[in-house]
Amino acid sequence: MDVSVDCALFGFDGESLKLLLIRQRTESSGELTEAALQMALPGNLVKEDESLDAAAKRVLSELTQLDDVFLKQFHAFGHPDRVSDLKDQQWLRTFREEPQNRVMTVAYYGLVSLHDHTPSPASFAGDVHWSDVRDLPNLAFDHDDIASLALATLRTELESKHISFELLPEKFTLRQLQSLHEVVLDKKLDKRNFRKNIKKLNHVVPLNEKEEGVLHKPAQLFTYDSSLTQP
Amino acid sequence: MDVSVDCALFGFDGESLKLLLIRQRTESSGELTEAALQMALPGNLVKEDESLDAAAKRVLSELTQLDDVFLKQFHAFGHPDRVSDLKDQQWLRTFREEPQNRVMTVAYYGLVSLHDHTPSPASFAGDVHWSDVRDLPNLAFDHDDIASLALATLRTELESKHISFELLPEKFTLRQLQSLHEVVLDKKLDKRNFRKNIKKLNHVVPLNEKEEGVLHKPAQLFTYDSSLTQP
DNA sequence: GGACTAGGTGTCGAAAGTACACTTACGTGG
DNA sequence: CCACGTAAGTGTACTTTCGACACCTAGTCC
Repeated sequence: MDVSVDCALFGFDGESLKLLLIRQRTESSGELTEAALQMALPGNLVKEDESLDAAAKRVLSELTQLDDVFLKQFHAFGHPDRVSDLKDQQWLRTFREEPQNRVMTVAYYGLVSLHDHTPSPASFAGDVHWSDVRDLPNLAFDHDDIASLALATLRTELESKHISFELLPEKFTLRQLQSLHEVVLDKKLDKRNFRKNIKKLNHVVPLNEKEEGVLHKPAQLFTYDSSLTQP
Repeated sequence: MDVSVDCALFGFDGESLKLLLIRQRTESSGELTEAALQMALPGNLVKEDESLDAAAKRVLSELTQLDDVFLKQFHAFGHPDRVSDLKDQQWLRTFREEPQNRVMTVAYYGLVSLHDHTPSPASFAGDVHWSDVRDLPNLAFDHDDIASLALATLRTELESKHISFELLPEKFTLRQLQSLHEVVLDKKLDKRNFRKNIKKLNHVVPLNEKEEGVLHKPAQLFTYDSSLTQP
């Protein structure tokens, strides 16, 4: 059985939550019908001497030139027929040595700020783009399932695991942090109550700096100190 | 790469939380030194046409004769050397066709009541026994890691996911439910507050039955109605 | 300097959580 | 049959957390 990793990489731009998708395409894909070319999560086979975590890191780095991305395994998908669909087989045949092999995949979700890091996703691997999570297209393989479980996992882990900061620039305002929570949890939050809660967390530290270039009262900047994770 | 499933099967007997372990042994294991025979979690390779969930179910059924056990995937372990230790290789050579192959494993935790169901664990597969989770021996492969993550996962999911009942007999007393929580969470709980909380959950339904044969005031029996999972 | 914009702040009532002690029902044994 | 031992079962007062809610401030633009 082959083993792959797939990455559901989320990005936040201050407004909305995006998911990184690749459009299936290879040198020889001209022979395929348009309909057979779907979008998919970035993923690839695990190498023989590589741990799962290392494979996820490598695959993502190959596709986005991003290193040091927060990545977390969240589920393994192993239905025997998960790559057997005709469309998926057509695509796999264009580049994989044994496309008919069963493939199980270990799925990771990843978090990145679309401000700080500028992924260069238009890589050799095909078209890449950030798709709003509220409006995802149908994906290849079982990637619809993977993406929706990734989002569900992000929802539950956002509050409990102090991972919000991975989606924000190094210096961020409380409004950005709140927008992020609102987008991920898909509900409005009360500004005062939200700030009350944040101020209890001593790993969110205020800086002696303010926002610049905004057409209103500039907000104080905060940063995240991972050495103070215990409140 | 080979793919296996491993099961951390927890059992509760009203007093303490147990983990099912097998002692490595095969027909030809006489040739091995005693030291090379460690305890391990039940697990085996996934078959070519079998989903991961089905494999976990099958492996567990083969080892315990138990069906309809609550089983949940919680993590994949894929370090390239996780079965390369000398002791582990010695044991794998006694029964596996290609023992030197890299094996990644998808780990499941399982829950069972030691009252209702009597697993018949003394099967062909080797000695089997229930070990108290507070006093686990060293395990083969990376099963120490798997077991401790299984326990950590059980701790966090016990409260949020309504899974306590999988560890209890069909009819149970509130005292049993409380003991279970105390053992898993490893802390004392207040009886009155605990009962107050349980009574909010409308899927814990009182029966018109009492405990029998106890030398004190008999407790009311409750059962779990999974159709009322939403409070 | 006036208009526009988002930043920043406190209070009060409701709900949930926590600590705590006595009476009750059954089985046992004298 | 009664006294004892055992765990079951129950309510209240206090503390903490949660949720709703409105106004002034600091900056930019014209």
